[in-house]
Amino acid sequence: MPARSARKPPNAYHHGDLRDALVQAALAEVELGGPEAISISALAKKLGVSQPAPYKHFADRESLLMAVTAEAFRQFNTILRESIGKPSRRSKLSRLAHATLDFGLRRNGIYRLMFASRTMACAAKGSELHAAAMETFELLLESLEAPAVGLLRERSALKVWASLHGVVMLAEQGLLTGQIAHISREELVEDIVEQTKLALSVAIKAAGKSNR
Amino acid sequence: MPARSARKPPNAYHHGDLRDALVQAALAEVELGGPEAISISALAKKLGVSQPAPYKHFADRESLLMAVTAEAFRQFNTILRESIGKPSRRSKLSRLAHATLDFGLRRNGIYRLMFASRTMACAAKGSELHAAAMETFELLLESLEAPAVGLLRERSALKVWASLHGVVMLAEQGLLTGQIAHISREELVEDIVEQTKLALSVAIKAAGKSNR
DNA sequence: TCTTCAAGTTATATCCTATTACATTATCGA
DNA sequence: TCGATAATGTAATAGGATATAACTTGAAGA
Repeated sequence: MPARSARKPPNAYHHGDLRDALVQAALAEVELGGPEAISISALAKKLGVSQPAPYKHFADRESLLMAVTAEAFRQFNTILRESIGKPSRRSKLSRLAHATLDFGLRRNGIYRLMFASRTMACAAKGSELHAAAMETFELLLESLEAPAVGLLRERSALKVWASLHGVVMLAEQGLLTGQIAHISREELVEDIVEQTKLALSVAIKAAGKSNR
Repeated sequence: MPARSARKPPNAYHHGDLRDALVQAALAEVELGGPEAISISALAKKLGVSQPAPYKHFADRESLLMAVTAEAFRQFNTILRESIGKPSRRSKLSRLAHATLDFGLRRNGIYRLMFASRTMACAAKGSELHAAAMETFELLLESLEAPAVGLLRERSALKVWASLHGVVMLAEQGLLTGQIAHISREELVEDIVEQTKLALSVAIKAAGKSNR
């Protein structure tokens, strides 16, 4: 019995929902082995269709990866939105930061697809993918509760983003070790959060003075 | 006439320096197209040897990539060392930070090989590669001129490293744009440097007080 | 109903990694 | 200096991947 989406009645010839099935299967594959692990033909075999069947839905491997990346961003953004949404005594920024670290490490294959593969770099500026990444950035902006506005706020958000991204990548590369002591990732993230708040408050104070 | 290293006299059968030639050619290839661009057979053709010849020097593609990564680290560390070595009115940290950004963007394929590919993540803890990365970290430590010591210094270095790494990656992914204004990479790096110094001085002051 | 088109199929070309068995040169000890 | 052996090539081949071309099937509307 060929594996097949259950939404449509069994059908000898047509899969019925191959496009979506491909994206889901690819996402699972990427989660395990990263972007380089996905193989069109392996996916086709797994889904019980012929090897060239996927090409009816995606022009090439890269197109499939783009669709998978878009889905990945949807999930990531949902998690971030939830993290800053639910009530907590910790700050929004702290919750978002830890959620990012958690996602980046636990679902590292997918994280790498989003932020460390050629796929995103090739995404055009107005594309669906770019828009999804911008949504991530907006969530980051939202998590900065301090009364910073405009450029100051954006700059702060970019710095946090870069830091968090760096921590995830370095951790995953096994480079998050000092010589003296093994430094905890969570501690480092909390440190980054605090440093960001400090820098932001100093910058706001400075801006206030220059305005007076 | 087959392309061949000029160090040894022309020889119909043996290349003479294939191992090194492979590493160099691969490095050039990676610089242009990133880690995924290198193909053993393409390199063999380019160097005028048979397709399986490289396998006499490297067990598989991954082994070649490791050797290339090691060479890349050598070059990167040399550049960092020079950046903090030469006299300048700017701080060592600032110079190292900008050198990192410059390398990360101008030689992005190589940078990705070092910090965003499976290769490093697979490197064992005592390996040549891990040691090379640790040397990078030591240069970072050295660039922190403030009188921080021990864990505080290491933590600071890790944060800077993560931030710089994040900036390079985000920039290369085309994600370094706010909604309000396009933020300059150089500005952002300088901002990170200043923020690091600020956080470090605050932390040192706090540590001093708690010691008294 | 019949035509048309989306979504499958088989067959095939090309590229890549990797292995095996064989050929050639370099090196080093007797 | 000769000869054994190791190092470094080659040719042949297997196997897997992407991608295209030409054909087939079935669903859905005119």
